[in-house]
Amino acid sequence: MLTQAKTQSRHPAHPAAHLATKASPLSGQMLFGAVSLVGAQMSYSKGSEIHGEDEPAEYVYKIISGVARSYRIMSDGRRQIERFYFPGDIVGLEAGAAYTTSVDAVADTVVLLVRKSAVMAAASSDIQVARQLLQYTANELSHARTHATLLVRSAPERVACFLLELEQHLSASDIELPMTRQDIADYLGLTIETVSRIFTQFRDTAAIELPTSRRVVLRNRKALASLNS
Amino acid sequence: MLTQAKTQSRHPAHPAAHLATKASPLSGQMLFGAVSLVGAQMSYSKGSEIHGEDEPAEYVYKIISGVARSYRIMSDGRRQIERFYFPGDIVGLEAGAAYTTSVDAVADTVVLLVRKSAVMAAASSDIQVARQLLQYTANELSHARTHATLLVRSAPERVACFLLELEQHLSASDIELPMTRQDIADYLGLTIETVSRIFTQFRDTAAIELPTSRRVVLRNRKALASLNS
DNA sequence: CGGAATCTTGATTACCTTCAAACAGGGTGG
DNA sequence: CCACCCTGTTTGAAGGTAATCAAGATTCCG
Repeated sequence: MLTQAKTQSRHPAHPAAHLATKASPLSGQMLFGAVSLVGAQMSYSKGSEIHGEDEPAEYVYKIISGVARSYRIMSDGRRQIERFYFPGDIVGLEAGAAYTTSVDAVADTVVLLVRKSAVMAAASSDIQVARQLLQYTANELSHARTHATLLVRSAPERVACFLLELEQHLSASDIELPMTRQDIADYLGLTIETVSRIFTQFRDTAAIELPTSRRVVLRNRKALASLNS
Repeated sequence: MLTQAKTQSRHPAHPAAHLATKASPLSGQMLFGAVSLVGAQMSYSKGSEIHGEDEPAEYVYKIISGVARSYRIMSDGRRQIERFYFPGDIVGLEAGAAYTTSVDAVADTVVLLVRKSAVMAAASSDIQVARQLLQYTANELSHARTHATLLVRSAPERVACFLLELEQHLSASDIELPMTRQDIADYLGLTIETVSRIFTQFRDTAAIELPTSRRVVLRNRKALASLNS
């Protein structure tokens, strides 16, 4: 039942997500470990939905491998991506009764999941867990505000910020992009064409290399950073 | 010393902020009341700074009357207003060691202030306070995300959202604007001219009335809302 | 009344979007 | 192996929206 609910998506032909109920292999760090909860591991194939907007917020997820995106569909049909989740990131913890965004897998993704109620119960009795929960939410807030400052800037500035953010997160200047141009555009509030044009513009000014369309090597970090605050 | 530090601003001629150390007249609700802390009351005249960006986050403030704005100055000199604070709102609680924005008074404003360390200490011993703290941070996160979705929309949509948000907050369709057009522009990521043009455009289409430049009466809520998601 | 700040309006420009089409890569089936 | 298709990316041309530049109108206050 859980498996069904979680693995259906607009990619009907993908293999069923694999549910393996077992003790978390990654205990001892952050919330998942701290509360000594047993997490179920689950796989989502590229494009499948992890949770939908307005669904009851039943689970909290931790990305083990792969990448996910959190987004909202606006009334005009455009998709606004709020953030990308990478391995180690936790998804859905800030939700109230219901999730406020949809989250799906950008690439094949494995997550650990625990019931949100269990986390909340742990936070009620353990002040240390409560503190981590607050820290997590504060980090999300910080990211959301940074993102908002991004969206009022020029297109080249937005793309430069995005690349530097990614470099920071992956701690590598040789970046294998897991997301499409459309994902980047939706994250930055631009169109796919504009993103593409700015990539080639950065390549032409030797700020980056583009060995393939999905691989970016930062060459002139200073030129990119000069576009930032 | 506190009075000096808190009342200097780029409006050198304003009257000194008035510090009256006394028990909070508004106890019993939210964090300030819950932890039974004695708050100092303090007044800021229009334009004076409540706290600066990167300053150590020493105090938490609760707006008693007036309006404040939280903002960042970007490298190109533009000012990005993150949010406005109205009576009842709490300021600075989500900060880590240092504030991440500047906050100053849009109009003459009275706040209650308590040491952040006192609030954090209370949260460590009282799970109820910790929960309120988390709730507060989650609300700020929700607002930040809503704001981010605002910033990717068209100018008329942004202004309409702003007016409806204000109406919601003040629960009155007859809105006395405490902030300038420049404030609105900086909040919406637009220019003052664009904001002005859209106000008159809304007036010309009978969506709003503009008895004075600082007073807005919502007339056709549907027309405004149709611009939203 | 005079001066400063704020707001409005107009003309022009720049940036990004839209529309359109071609190109590239990757997998499948013949 | 190659033709084909599907998805994703790039590039070009034209158009629209909001910024910029500029000037005038209004409000507020001493």
